[in-house]
Amino acid sequence: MGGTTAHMDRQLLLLGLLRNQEMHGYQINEFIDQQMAFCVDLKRSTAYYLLDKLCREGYVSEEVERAGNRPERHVYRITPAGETYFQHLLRHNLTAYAPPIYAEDIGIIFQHHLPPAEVTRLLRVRHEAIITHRARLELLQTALPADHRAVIEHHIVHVDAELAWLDRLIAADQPTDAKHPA
Amino acid sequence: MGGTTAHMDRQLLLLGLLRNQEMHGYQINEFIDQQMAFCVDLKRSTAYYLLDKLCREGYVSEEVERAGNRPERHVYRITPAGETYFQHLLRHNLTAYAPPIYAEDIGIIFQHHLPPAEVTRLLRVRHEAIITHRARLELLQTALPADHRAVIEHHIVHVDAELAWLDRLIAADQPTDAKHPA
DNA sequence: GGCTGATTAGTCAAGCCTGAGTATAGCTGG
DNA sequence: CCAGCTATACTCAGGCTTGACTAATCAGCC
Repeated sequence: MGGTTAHMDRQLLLLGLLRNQEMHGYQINEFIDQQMAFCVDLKRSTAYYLLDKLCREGYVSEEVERAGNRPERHVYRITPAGETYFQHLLRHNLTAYAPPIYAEDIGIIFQHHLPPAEVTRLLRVRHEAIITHRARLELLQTALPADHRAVIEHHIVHVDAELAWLDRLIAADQPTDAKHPA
Repeated sequence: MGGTTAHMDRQLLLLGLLRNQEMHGYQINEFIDQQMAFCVDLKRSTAYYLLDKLCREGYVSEEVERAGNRPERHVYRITPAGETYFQHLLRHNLTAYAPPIYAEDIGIIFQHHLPPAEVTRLLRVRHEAIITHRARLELLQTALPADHRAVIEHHIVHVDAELAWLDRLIAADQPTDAKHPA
């Protein structure tokens, strides 16, 4: 079963945006940065590269536009082949499960290379950072269009799982401290 | 504040392995594939590339070894600078929180491009896949060294969060079906 | 009426990542 | 004894990604 690659999801994203309406590169990047930055990682130059590639592959058509003598605009429009490919990618995305990579794991594996007390201290800092991130997510929930509601929920569910795990980890790292509270 | 990049975590991983004992490239790759494949994504050629880079940066030293006339072995050993860098990376990793990217999000955002019934059907297939993955994780828990216990727990916590979210999503997509239960 | 800084729009060299390929050694069956 | 398979150990061309850069317009303001 072919694994879902990040590459495919990016193509899916670009085709999905173009399915709605034709757009030029900058416009796509603006939209991604403003509406989707919290759930995708796609730098501007990468988007340009991928749009060009989708073009070479026949999934989108490109038309160069120019007003005055500003830099040219490359306007992209999805083709019928692109439409088909979009549906394929979407079905694949909805079907497959690609377990994400958690950056934290490496640190946990090597935690014994630092004194336990320091590890606990560092993890508490991370705990703070996660709490802050959770608050940002809840703010987003009200600021973003309703279609994103489920996605934010998704992130919150995982953030809460992360916090639960981290709490247990911190507690386990330092079990004797419960003796003298305050 | 600098975001933890995947790049840094990979360096951390390689330095962490070399901190334990000197190793040659193939050996490192074997170890990663057998013990850590479930939590890191690092292809063999990438490891060779990064080891070479760590070498150019002075964090590890390389010694070419040869037995008979087999292909040469590049044996890597961590340097004092590498030791320091390792500690820095480890502290950074333990402190920072880098919210992962969830591939599923894109599909959810575009789900309305397919008929709701099909979306539900596809998500149920994914549900199955996640259950299967969860079982694999539980098997790993007994098969892997104890240091990995916390990491597997980490994954299981997130898989369960994913399942909970997906259940709710499927239920919401198809709210009227509860009327005639089998 | 011209200078500053923000916005629009995209390019590019340089670095990162990987599938496919190379090359030797050992083992196994016929 | 040797053809074919697996294991050992990398190498590399080519594709992917991105930070830094270019270059024009516009809005404000002294």
